[in-house]
Amino acid sequence: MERSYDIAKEIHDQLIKTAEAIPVFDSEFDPQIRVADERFGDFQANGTLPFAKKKQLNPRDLAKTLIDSLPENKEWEVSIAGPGFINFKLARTCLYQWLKAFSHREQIEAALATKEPKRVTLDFSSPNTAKQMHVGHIRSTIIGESLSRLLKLNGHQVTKDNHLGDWGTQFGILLYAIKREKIDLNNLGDQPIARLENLYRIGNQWIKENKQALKTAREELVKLQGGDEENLRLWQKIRDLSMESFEEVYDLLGVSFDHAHGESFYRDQVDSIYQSLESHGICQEDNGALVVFHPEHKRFAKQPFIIRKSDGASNYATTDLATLSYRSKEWRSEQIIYVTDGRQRDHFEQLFLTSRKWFEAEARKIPVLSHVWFGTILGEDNKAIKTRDGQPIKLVDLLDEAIRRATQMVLEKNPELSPEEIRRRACAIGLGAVKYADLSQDRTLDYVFSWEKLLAMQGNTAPYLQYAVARVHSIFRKLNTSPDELIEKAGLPQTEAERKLARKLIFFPTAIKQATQELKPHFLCTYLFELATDFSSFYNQDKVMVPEVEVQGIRLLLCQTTQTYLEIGLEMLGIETLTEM
RNA sequence: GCACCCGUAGCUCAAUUGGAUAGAGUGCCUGGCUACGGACCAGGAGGUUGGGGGUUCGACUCCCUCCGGGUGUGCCA
Repeated sequence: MERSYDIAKEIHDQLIKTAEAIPVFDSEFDPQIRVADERFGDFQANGTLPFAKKKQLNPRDLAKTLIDSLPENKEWEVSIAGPGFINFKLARTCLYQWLKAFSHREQIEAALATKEPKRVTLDFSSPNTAKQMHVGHIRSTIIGESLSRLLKLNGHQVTKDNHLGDWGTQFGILLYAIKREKIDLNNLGDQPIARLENLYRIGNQWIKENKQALKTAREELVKLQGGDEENLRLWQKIRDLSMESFEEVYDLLGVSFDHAHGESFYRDQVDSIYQSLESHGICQEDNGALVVFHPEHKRFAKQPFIIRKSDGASNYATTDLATLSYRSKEWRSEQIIYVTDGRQRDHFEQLFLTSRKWFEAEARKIPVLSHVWFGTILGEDNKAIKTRDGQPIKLVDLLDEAIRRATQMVLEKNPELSPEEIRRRACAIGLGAVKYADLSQDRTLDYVFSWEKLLAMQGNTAPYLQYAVARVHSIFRKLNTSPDELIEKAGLPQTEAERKLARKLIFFPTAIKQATQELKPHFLCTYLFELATDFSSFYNQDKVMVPEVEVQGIRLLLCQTTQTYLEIGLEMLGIETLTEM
């Protein structure tokens, strides 16, 4: 029989099939296969308990009936425990076959690729132009990139779109300040974005103090939105400068996009949005603004979704509607995922409600809409992060500091390396640490920014995982020959540590599935850390280079498979691996 | 006011969505390279899951209530 990649699913299917032939079971029965506590087995089926409850049956008897009907099987031992759990303990031969069948990348990729690929648009990072990226942007950028990799690994077609904030009210103020100060955008010095940020701050101060200044700034915005050539040219230059500064960060982080349309891309479509929504009676005038209410909703019956401000200008609700429509129409997106701060949850809930009504009215099929929100990075005062002078920590500064600290550690171990090699390793380690620190906790939780937390290199961290990978490479280097031939002669796993590691490896598909379904990379992090831990324990206990070919073979197979999974897993987190550290 | 999120070991976090005796890291204590690399490994101490009540075979998870922290709530994104 061919070894199935997802053993949990294999057990699930087997139980369903068996239950179908037993009269007391019906279609409501869900086996609920879960990874079992190590004390009880490898997988467990919890499903008989809730089913027995619903049918007023004895759960232990029900479980017994079910396992008595299971066909003869050499793959796993089955037993009943406690109130009616069914435990499955995999035979060593089963683990062995699985390892042999799924130790290489191509095998894994083929096994994970879905038969129903979807076109998914991933909207993430999305910084505002004319501003520097600060630590707050790290979450959307890193989570988004990780999700795109996970979705692709599962066989989906992903389009990554950096939805820049490049068309807001801020440009009126900025253009006003640029003109008043007679600034030459081609001559802003080596920190052009910092200059622009400063200009904006000054401009903002002026308009608060002076009514005439406020009026002029508004006029600049109207001129820009009206297509004024001079203002458009300045705006474009600001956008270009901003993109350059973003690219610097994205290069460091290994993040890329297919598009960076930004809000400005949709500026000519806002009128048709108003018309369409008005013609379908979805929106209404209220206090001079065009708004959408949702009477069926407890909160949004009263809290409006403003799609046109009372001064006639569009806002991000308008461009988000246009963007959604565009992605559905032009890219034929079947799902759109937005990765943003949790404070925007109301906005997206309203956007989704409005879009569903709109698409229904136009008889268009609406994509699946997912708001992947994350918690805020806080300062010591438990408020959204700010440094002492009121400016958030710049993202490049965080990344530079991470690289600096990693450089010290690399130098300590290998002072003789070339500067390029030190830099390469320090980037992988330092940036990996930062990414992992963020990705490894549930994204919905806020956390207090701390250098100590983000730059930790011991324990449950990226360097620990990278170290495990480097150790496997080290073993293979010592081997001095391709392991494949030796692996051919592998015997069954024998020792405690071998079995424990093999057992952990078979849970990889479960971890990937969970992280992808929930759009939560931390599930994968937890798994990878456990895998690396079991591997570390294994190579400390069981020497790989031993004369017995069967023993050496299985240990090499375990090393090879562990390496493959750690490398794929880290790649899904956007973290680089090294062959030596 | 209304709505939402959060509260788990000294600290930072998990807990397979209602499953078995709540697990890791860090810090603290003890031990381990003449070994394939010590960013490591083995072990120990550390808990009334904010408090109280309820639902049930079973609750960190669901419901009610109270306490504490945070966010959103009409013209920023």
